[in-house]
Amino acid sequence: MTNKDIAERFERIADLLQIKGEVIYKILAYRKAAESLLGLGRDVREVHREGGLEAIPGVGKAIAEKIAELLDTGELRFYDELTATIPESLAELLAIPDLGPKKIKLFWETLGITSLEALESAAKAGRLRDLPGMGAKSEAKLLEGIASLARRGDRMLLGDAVPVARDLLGVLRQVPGVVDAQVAGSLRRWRETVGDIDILVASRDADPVMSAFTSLPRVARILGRGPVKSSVEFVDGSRAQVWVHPPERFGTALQYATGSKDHNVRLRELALAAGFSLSEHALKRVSDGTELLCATEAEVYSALGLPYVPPELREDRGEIPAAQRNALPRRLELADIQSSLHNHSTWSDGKASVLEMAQAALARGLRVLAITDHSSGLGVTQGVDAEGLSRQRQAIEAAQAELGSAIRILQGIEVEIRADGSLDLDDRTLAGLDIVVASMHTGLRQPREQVTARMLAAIRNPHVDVIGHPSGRLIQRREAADLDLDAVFAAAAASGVTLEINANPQRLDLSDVYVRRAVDLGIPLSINTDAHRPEHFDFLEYGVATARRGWAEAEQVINCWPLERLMRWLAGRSPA
DNA sequence: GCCGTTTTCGGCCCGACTGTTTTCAGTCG
Repeated sequence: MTNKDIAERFERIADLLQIKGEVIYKILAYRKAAESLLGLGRDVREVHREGGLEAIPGVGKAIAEKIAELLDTGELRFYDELTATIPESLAELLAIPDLGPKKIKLFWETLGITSLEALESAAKAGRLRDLPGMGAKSEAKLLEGIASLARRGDRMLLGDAVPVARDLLGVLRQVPGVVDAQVAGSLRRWRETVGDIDILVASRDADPVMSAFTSLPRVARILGRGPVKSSVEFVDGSRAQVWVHPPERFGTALQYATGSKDHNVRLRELALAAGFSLSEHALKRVSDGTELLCATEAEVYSALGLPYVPPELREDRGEIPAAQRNALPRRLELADIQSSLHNHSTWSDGKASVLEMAQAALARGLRVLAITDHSSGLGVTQGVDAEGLSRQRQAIEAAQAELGSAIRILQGIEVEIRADGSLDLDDRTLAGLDIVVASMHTGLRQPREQVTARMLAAIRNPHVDVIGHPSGRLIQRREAADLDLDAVFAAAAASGVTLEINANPQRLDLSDVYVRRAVDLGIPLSINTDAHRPEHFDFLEYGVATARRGWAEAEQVINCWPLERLMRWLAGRSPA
């Protein structure tokens, strides 16, 4: 039973308690505990073994006991008793937009509805409209909600949402009267997936903004349109919403809309302690109701005695106490990145030559590029073997000669960690390369002991410099391998190998919470695009954002080191 | 159900929008 399994169970409990009508704070406690487990960065099984469950934020005696029961027995009596009184299937109805716990309870108690199908047919038969608080419009809206649930897929990947959001910003900034437009919400925090696209506009005249937004060609339906806020569904089923605030209140508004919810709750507590009520409109002095307006977010934080907290840290993972101690991480910038150390070319499954890849990297300001094609053992790609590597060396030297000193091209390999834990190339071949990335592409579903042992063997191989996409996950498509990450991190810390932050938006692996753990343990990190074609170098910003979310600073990221330091480090790792 | 430089008890953020309301409830973020 993993952190994620337990978090899902607690979310389910919260859903059912909400429908049951339990006090909201008990429900929030379960949600907080679930969130906390997902952000823990440690295996909860390990924490339980150490007896430290109650030290987890948001976990007290009662929830700690439930975690322990789940881990020890795989069962939870509390959950069984709960589902004996309230049908488990009701929780799924909460996914329907604009349908909440109160209505679900109403439908269940008056009409015995416990499933989506039953709810849909009742609405179609007009049996809901006469219930208290309902009407013909609510009934139609509910049917629309059910239809949209069927249309809507998973949350959007960050990498899919960013280009759309930039598009929207471009349009909205052209609207007359608009002073500024910014992305907000989880997108601005660079979360790996986003539920919808939130945009905040600074203008005195909201109406033209709303019109421009709701009449975009990609809008399939308008979900709501008020004087200062509108939301729409796009033709692909994704959603976006826009708020408009006057420029002098843009700071509080942007801060509010960026979240996270938990971060905002903390901030509001802090404001209250200082005698202010904080809303998206202003900081309002409680004593006399006077408003303190903030045009920028920095003013909001400053008014509360804090340095500016960058959006990617606003997850209530200790950033506010750190800000109070003036101990926030120094922000990693895209411009700090000098190199990409895991990339492909036509020597394996890449789509561009060494020279084309180097030119593309150079065009994006990189000073060092490692070509690390797959080793031949990975059956799905045309990999390189020891003999191929010597021919590839000539191609790299030719490209280097062509580009001169503007960029340094390193020869490396992405060597396969085989199913038996050995590497796909012998030590002598690896020793002859500038850099070695070791990755797993197969056998990711092996049992925990086996897959962990493979990983540990690769980490301890003195020729290996980077562990590529360590968990092997593909966001929303493939679960991470069942690695014992405590063991993996301990071995990495001991060996000095770097763990990769793979910047491909389908991977983002290590993920933010594990970056944070690596940072705490002092494990060096490597942010790489894993580019298979020139435009993939643009992934770098996602890797940087993930590193920031994990509180990484430039010093710990080897891609930020100048060439000389990087080469010294590489030379020092591989035994002569 | 959690938590504590006002508290081990009594708090726990605040407003927009919609639809049903004649003053508000439900949902969302």
